[in-house]
Amino acid sequence: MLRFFNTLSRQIEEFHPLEEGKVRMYICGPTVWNFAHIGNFRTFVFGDVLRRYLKFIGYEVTHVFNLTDIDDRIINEAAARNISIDEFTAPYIEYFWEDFDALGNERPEVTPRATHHVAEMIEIIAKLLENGHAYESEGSIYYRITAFPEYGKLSKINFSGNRDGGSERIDTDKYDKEDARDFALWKLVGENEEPGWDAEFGRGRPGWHIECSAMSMKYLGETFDLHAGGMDLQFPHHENEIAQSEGATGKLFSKYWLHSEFLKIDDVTMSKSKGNFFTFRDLQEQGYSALAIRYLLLSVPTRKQLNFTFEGLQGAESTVERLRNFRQLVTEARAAEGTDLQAAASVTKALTDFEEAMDDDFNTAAALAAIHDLVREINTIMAGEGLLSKDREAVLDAVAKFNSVLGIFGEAEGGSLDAEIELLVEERQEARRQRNFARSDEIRDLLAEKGIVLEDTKDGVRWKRK
RNA sequence: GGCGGCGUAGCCAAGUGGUAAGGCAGAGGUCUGCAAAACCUUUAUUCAUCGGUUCGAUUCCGAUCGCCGCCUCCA
Repeated sequence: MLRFFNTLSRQIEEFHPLEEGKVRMYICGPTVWNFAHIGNFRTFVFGDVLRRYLKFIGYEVTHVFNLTDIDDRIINEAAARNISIDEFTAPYIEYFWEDFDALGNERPEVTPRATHHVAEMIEIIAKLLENGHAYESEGSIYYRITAFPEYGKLSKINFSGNRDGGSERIDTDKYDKEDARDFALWKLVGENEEPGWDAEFGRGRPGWHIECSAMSMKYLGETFDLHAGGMDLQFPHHENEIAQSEGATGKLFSKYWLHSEFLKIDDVTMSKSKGNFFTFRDLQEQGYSALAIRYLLLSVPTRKQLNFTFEGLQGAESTVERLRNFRQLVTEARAAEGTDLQAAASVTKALTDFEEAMDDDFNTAAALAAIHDLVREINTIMAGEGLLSKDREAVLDAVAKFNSVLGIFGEAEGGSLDAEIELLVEERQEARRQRNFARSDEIRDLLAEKGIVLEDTKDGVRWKRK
């Protein structure tokens, strides 16, 4: 069990055992003002699945998810409109959570706002100044990378090989920094400049990375278990978080790191700067379901770039429909008493394979294959001998377990039949008995217009909403 | 320039030193008044190319070609 935690840690050499029974995890979300695109959400969906899986295998999970609101554009725009940062960001945050929820994610336990944790950031910066990991220059505070020899251990960046002048950020002429790699912890702002925060080392605004150190350690402790985010955050964001946090505490920061790979569209990475991105709502407007989108995002393990295609999304739509049909068929199956060796073995194998796949570096592709195997085998049994009652319960229980982790079956059908629809279905059946096919086809078309699909099976008529 | 990833059927892809999971699409079938829906079956002598190691490589090593990413705001 939990083999995947070994490989989660492969970016950091040592293996750190988890504390018995508890996982504390932190995920860096987007800046609230940015509209997260569908590739962004892959990270969050995987975070959700990781969290659900850990709960599934018995861990108690505390998940902190940061939607950052410290960004010069936000700060300045709110100031320009003369409203508070909270007022300015509220609609963006609401918009984000709507998408987050619609994709079937469970809300994290803690969703802090960076602007409410400036005091904690100041505290860390003060510690870093005190122990020599930070220094003041022209009123701003910088991290002293030479004081943290392990800098680069996460991303394995070899700074000696960096292209000369390749980065604005490490332009030594621009600021009076001791080392080109040093980064800002606290940026000086003038007395009259709004907004700003007062600290013993001067009025300013926090640097780009300190908020995650402050909030993760506040809610999860100085050492916690898992830190995740998009691949692009590995360097410099997460590298700097390690430097700040471990520099301040002298303790290991996060035991494990998980970085989600990006999406590709036509073999080009989806990104805002390239402009080749879709938002969740774009896809919904084109008629794709949240369930299919979730399925597609999960269908390739998080460490590998997924090539996004509409053919693939359409395929996910069909697949998800098949899964839903399966659950419905099993639910409605008229099962005789008893159990069948083969059916029982299929269920056991599916559960075992599923868990093994998830344990093995979070292999969702293999986990899905385990589910598909079960679906096929049980469908075959239902089409033949019939499913027995005890097996039926076991299958439904397994489906509920898979769904509790992956959330790809959606909500179970309510079964509350619309009276009008039921009457029409009954009328059509009567017409068919009388071989009045003109009338029966008319009713079929009428129902189709209402989004009701009829299935004539040898056991009678089933109907479902499209 | 430094560091890293990928190249498996029409598409999305898993995977292993011993001979290729799964899904979609396609084809065939069951069912049906017809149809739809649903379900079943089926689909790679082969894993970019060329060498090497091995009894045996898609899997290890080397080279070549192609693609992607990080090093700069993006998840």
